[in-house]
Amino acid sequence: MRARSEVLETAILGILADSPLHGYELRKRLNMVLGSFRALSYGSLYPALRSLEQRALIAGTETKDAPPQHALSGRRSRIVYELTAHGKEHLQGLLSSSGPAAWEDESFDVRFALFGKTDAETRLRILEGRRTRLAERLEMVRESANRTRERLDEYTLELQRHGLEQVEHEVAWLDELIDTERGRARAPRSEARRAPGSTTQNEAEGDPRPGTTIKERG
Amino acid sequence: MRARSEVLETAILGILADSPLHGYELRKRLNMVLGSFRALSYGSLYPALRSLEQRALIAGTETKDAPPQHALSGRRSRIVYELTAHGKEHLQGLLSSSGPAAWEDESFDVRFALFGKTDAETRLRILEGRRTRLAERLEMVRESANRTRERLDEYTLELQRHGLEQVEHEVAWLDELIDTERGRARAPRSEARRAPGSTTQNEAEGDPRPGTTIKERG
DNA sequence: GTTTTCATGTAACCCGTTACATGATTCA
DNA sequence: TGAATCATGTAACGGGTTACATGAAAAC
Repeated sequence: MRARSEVLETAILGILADSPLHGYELRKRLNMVLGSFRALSYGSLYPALRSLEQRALIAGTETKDAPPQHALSGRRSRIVYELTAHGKEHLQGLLSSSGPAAWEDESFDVRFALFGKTDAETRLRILEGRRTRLAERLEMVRESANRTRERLDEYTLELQRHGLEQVEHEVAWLDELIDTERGRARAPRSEARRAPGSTTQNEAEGDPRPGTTIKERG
Repeated sequence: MRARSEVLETAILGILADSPLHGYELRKRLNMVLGSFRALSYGSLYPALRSLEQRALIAGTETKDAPPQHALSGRRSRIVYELTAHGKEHLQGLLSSSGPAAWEDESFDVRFALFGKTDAETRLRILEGRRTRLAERLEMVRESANRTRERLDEYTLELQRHGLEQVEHEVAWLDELIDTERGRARAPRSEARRAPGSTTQNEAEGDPRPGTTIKERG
């Protein structure tokens, strides 16, 4: 049995928690959740499913093509996986953790996609953790940029500028989300006040000087 | 001798083309160029250098700590690498290519950082190739979003929306760069009209409906 | 009738990181 | 004196992809 990647397993368990699925269908949902629209290969998925089954976190049932009435249900034999009791427990454990492993690049998207099954405090801690992480990154890059700006050519400079802009944009996004989550925490009776990130009139005026745009928080 | 990754090798050759360097210093420059501010490990760098040397694309000279005058030059023995004639040739070949290998996620940043050594037609083809690539991606995601929107929960939806926004932003960036490059092609006498991506008053009014913001091009 | 989509799986490979080993030099 | 930085390297591992094998049903 090969390596097991916590982020992939979390995604699988999280999706199967909603409804039992077979591998082929599971993969499509996975691609929505596993950031950046990349396509997970079967060469990764099926071994992962087997590993989870061997550890009794999920249970597979082969549906032997039982045609109930007439047509439209044919297909070939699929293996539908669902969470075991042990698996549900394990998932709860994963979802309640909020350490660095939750807000790093590789895992944040998956954890965010499963926010619907995550309690409010954990959500907030993950969002704040990621924000701090990105702010640190900005700090580092800006610093090194100040030291090396002169001897970099036009294009490298532009690449750097664009990279910073992307990160700044994500920080602004996180700020909105954090505000929304805090609002929910204070007034939990009214549900869905507004979509978490729908653009407000936020920073519409030009040229916010880098370094003052992002203020520390949390 | 282990695998050789074209993108890493291109980056190394590109940097060494500017000035000979030893591994430790090379790594720092590499981190500027190799997108996303990630830090390349020595476990990748040194084997790559050895591989390049064995193929006679670079040549290493061990500087045996020759203190020229008094102090300030001590340090320990470093190996300074520089391009061979063969290496320069090889790099030219890499830089003049503009296939999918140039505009994919993993390689685009490196190729862009080396635009200073790339001829104008190739630059334009790479930018347009990447733009088309991203536009395809947008198309695909929007389509699948339309099919599955209803049964996705709030957070997954928000993640998707943010992902689209990021890609749209990169497309807008590419559009500006393409305009700049075309301007340069038409009027090559005046150099550096403006920094390639310095923000114009572009899309300052709110809520451009997705789908109309990005128009086909090239 | 052939191409596309559904469906499951394996073995080989790729390209990176982590952890370790080693040692000199500079800075607090 | 002890920590940080400079400098080079190797072995083991990790977590993915590619390419292959197989086959049935649906769509064109």
